[in-house]
Amino acid sequence: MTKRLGAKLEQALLDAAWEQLVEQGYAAFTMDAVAARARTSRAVLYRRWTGKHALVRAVVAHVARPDDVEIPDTGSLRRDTISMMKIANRGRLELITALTVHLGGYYQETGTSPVDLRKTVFPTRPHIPRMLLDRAIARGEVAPARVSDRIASVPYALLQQEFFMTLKPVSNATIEEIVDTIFLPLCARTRVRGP
Amino acid sequence: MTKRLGAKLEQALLDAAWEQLVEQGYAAFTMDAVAARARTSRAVLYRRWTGKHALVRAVVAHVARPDDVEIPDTGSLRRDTISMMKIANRGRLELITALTVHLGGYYQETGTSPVDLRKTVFPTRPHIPRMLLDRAIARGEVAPARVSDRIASVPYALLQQEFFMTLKPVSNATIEEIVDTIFLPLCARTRVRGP
DNA sequence: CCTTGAAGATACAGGATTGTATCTTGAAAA
DNA sequence: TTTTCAAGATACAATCCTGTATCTTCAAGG
Repeated sequence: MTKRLGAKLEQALLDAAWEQLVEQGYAAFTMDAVAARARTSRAVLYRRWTGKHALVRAVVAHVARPDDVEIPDTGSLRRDTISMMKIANRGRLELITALTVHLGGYYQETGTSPVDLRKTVFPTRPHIPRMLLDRAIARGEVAPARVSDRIASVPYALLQQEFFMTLKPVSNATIEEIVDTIFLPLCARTRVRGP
Repeated sequence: MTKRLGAKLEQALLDAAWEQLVEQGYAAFTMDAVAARARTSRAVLYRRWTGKHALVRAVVAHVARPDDVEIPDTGSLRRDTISMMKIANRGRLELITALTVHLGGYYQETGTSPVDLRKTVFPTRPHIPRMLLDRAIARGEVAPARVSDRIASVPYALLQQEFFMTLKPVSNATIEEIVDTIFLPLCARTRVRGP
């Protein structure tokens, strides 16, 4: 029996936990099932996390590491936003599904909400849509007045709704339609230059 | 000890089951908890349904009865939309949340998907946002050009996202903010009269 | 090579849930 | 009033999960 130690083992544990959550859901997300999937025993889990709730937070933080999100900087708000939406569409949908569909039980048991989990996992994460907009403002592409955080998050709200309707990745055509017919008009209303 | 019989008892059982699901989530949706909330015993439940999964389907069917949704007609797109959002916020969001957030465990256990259940719950109903917009167009309040179905559904996408993040009813102030800073500007861009 | 500490395996009590069985009680119909 | 059958109240074994404790085994640092 070959042993895994330290960080290497921890990676395997978190990977196994994530697979278990995605494939079997929160109801089957037991310490026993996670340990079995990682081919180890519950004791190893309890040495690292106090229980299921702490493990959930660790798993979400593990798979949602912001390091692997590259923030596009194309010089135009349209291309920035489309790029960011495509990245979210490709890579984050599994995470969003887990946070919403699979973790209902977690929220009930802990009395928390997805916002709370997000705060716990990303204490100081920058608001990326806000960043993209601020860069557009700095370029003089958009006027700062009345471009609220709510407007900044509109494309992602629509992307998410689209995803929940189809449960499949959203097409690039739909992404561009959202940006061109919804988001940019909302920003263009306060454009510095333009019609 | 006063007894309830037949249909009257069944209503009480399904009401209790729905309350239990909404308030405590699927993880706490046990036959015992439902029976206790209905002030009866598990045997009564097992006489009617074979188990938890059958009870879930019965509850969803029970709550999703074709209750006539009052479609507001106030003479203004703003008031129509705000009224409709408040109605959705009060009545339908609870159901949507149950179908998506709370029932993740059900989908895993039964191997079904949210769309399967949604089809049963919402058979074919009119696209209410589209109706509100068409009436505004008929009044000459909004120009027909470029007011797409996607724009019509934007307020509800934002409402839904807001709800999913907090798992609580959305405030009226937020509803009005969505309408005034997002939806109406999108429509006003093609207004017949006005700035 | 030897020591150390964690990995890995196993056992255990406690608690919760399931599904069934059994019994008494009471509401409704004959 | 009497009969009937479901409601209601237990009780039960079986199963699962939790959290802890104990023991052996192995990888890494000294």
